[in-house]
Amino acid sequence: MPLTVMCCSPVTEAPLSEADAEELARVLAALADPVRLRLLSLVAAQNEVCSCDLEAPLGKSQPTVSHHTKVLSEAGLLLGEKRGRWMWWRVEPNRLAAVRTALGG
Amino acid sequence: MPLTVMCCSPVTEAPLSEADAEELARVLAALADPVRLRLLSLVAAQNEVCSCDLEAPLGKSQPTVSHHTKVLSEAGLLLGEKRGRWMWWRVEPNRLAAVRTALGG
DNA sequence: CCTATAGATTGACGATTGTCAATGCAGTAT
DNA sequence: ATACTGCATTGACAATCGTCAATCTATAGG
Repeated sequence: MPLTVMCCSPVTEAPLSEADAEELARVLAALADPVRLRLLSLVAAQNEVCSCDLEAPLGKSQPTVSHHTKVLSEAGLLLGEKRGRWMWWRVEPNRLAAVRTALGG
Repeated sequence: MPLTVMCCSPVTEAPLSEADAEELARVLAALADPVRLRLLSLVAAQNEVCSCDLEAPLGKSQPTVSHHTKVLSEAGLLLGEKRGRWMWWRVEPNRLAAVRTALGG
């Protein structure tokens, strides 16, 4: 699901429709949490990160980390791949670029 | 209060500190609401907008509009000026640009 | 099989959020 | 002064959110 907001015109140029505003707000809400921002930056710094390597630097419990990775991946910002017992995460770079564009690129 | 996040390195390049993540999350939280996104785009579309001209297009009550303008201005995204009985709003364009940069410009 | 492990899910809790009715307050006009 | 107007503030409510303990699922190794 691409950001339809970005295909048209950014926030600064024309009034947003209710639907576009809802859509953009959903992605921004996924980003608007300090733990998720740090999680995202941790994954971006390395190329791929296993869930098990996120608990310590984030200082959060395993269910909490799992919750946040789910929110980010449902927002299209993170891509997960299960290999064996481990879950590997990497960022979806286009998604963040789309948010920047929608914000007035 | 400038975004210290943006002075250093965007989310995609290095792990965020807890303080930077908190700060960026606060601005993003102000943006992560459909009504506020539409409010912001309405103000951006015209140069200046009076509070009284926001209730109808947003379909929200006067206290609700007042609440949202407060949130946006406290986040540094909107600038308010009282002239007579009317409150005039305009966007602080640098702030949105800072958010874009912090998001991986 | 059985045990161990990485991660997801559930349920519960307090905290925060968006909304509006009611009220308060400052500025205008009569 | 009195009445009106535009906006802010308060208080209340339901809804959502972040967090963790407990539990469940799936995979790996004996």
